[in-house]
Amino acid sequence: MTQMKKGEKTREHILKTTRAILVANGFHNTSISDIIKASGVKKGNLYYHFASKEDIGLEVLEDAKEEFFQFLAQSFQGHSPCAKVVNSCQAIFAEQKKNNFVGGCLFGNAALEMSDLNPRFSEVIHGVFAHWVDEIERHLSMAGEGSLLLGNVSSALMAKTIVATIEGGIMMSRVSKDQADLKECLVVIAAMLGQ
Amino acid sequence: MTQMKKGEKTREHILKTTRAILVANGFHNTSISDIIKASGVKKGNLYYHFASKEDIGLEVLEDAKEEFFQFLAQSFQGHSPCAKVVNSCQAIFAEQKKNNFVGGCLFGNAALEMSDLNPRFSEVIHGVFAHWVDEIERHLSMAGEGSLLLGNVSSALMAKTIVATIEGGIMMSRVSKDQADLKECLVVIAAMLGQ
DNA sequence: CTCGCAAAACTGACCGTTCGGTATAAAAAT
DNA sequence: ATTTTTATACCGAACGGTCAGTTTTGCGAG
Repeated sequence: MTQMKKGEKTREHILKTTRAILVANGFHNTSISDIIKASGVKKGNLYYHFASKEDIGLEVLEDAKEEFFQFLAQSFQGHSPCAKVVNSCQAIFAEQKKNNFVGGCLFGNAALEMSDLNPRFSEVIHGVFAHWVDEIERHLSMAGEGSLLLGNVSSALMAKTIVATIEGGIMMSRVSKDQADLKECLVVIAAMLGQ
Repeated sequence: MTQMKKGEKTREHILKTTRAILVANGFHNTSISDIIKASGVKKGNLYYHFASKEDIGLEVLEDAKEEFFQFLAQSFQGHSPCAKVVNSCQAIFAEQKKNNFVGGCLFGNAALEMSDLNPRFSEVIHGVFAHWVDEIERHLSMAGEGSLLLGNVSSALMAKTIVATIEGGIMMSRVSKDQADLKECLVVIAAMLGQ
């Protein structure tokens, strides 16, 4: 049971605890009882703060989305557009490493498990990927068409592929328990961008 | 309730029906009751053929694995190693299209949802991805190091990245309900292979 | 400062339902 | 005669969720 920090609101504490469980175990494999045990918050109180299990899941996703967008915004650092994109990808790798590659990507997991349950879920998840792709594309387009290694591939196509590759790489890292899988994907992404 | 074909063994009928449900809804979101309703097989009979829900899930995965390996083996067709790999990827796309992009990749879903449950699950899933990567690498290596567009990327790295990109592309197609997402990833893969 | 009091926060027993799985006996099919 | 299938009733545990009631908190009035 994770201790609640002084001054931390119960609601936030529930969301934070639940997020960790969801990343590790997924939505359907997480029970209210699991959340209660892990957070130390009693059932009645939990349902005082949230309407339902789905509600908790949704708010966890929305919180994570906000956080990810902030993380993303400051992850594009480098001397050239392509370098910025590569550095952003590597920042994501570093984040995964910090979490010991446990549980993979919350959004990727949610995409497979929750997106069909409730349209509000899929809305949030779709929003995450769309924004992520847009951000990458925005940077790539600054590089100019000619400077990309794969001449006939537009920055839009490239951006989408980069996101797909990272998500797939995280998934493979998880199942193989080998962080090299993701790292290697990043090498290829960097190579594609001429870095 | 899907009708059982004449001559089809009950056991196979259960596995086939369950696979479709698992692809669409995932393991934890599928109940024995769902399987019974969808297959028309009575509960007692189901437990006559299978020991447990996990058992069914495992056998579904193993069946799907065998089938995928066969599919994969005959999907590498073309006049050059790289063309073979690209055609294989496009065969997978065609398969997804045939299923209207519903549910994504069973192995990808299982990787996130089931691989932590039971080591036998993760064994099967890991085996699928490992073999898939190996097959691609085997073909790419025939192309010779120099012929790959990204000079400093080994065929092993490339193979892993291709699989990751396809899995990520399937996932993004699912959440965005836009098959173009996967198709576009294939365009980039083809470009990487100089096709 | 402190009393009163309403709102907010919290508690834990309890609800009906569904879960995966079992039991058993009879009927069909091979 | 043996395997396979049906039928139905049942089990305890776990599920998501509710509720009446208690405790804590914030705050304006005296």
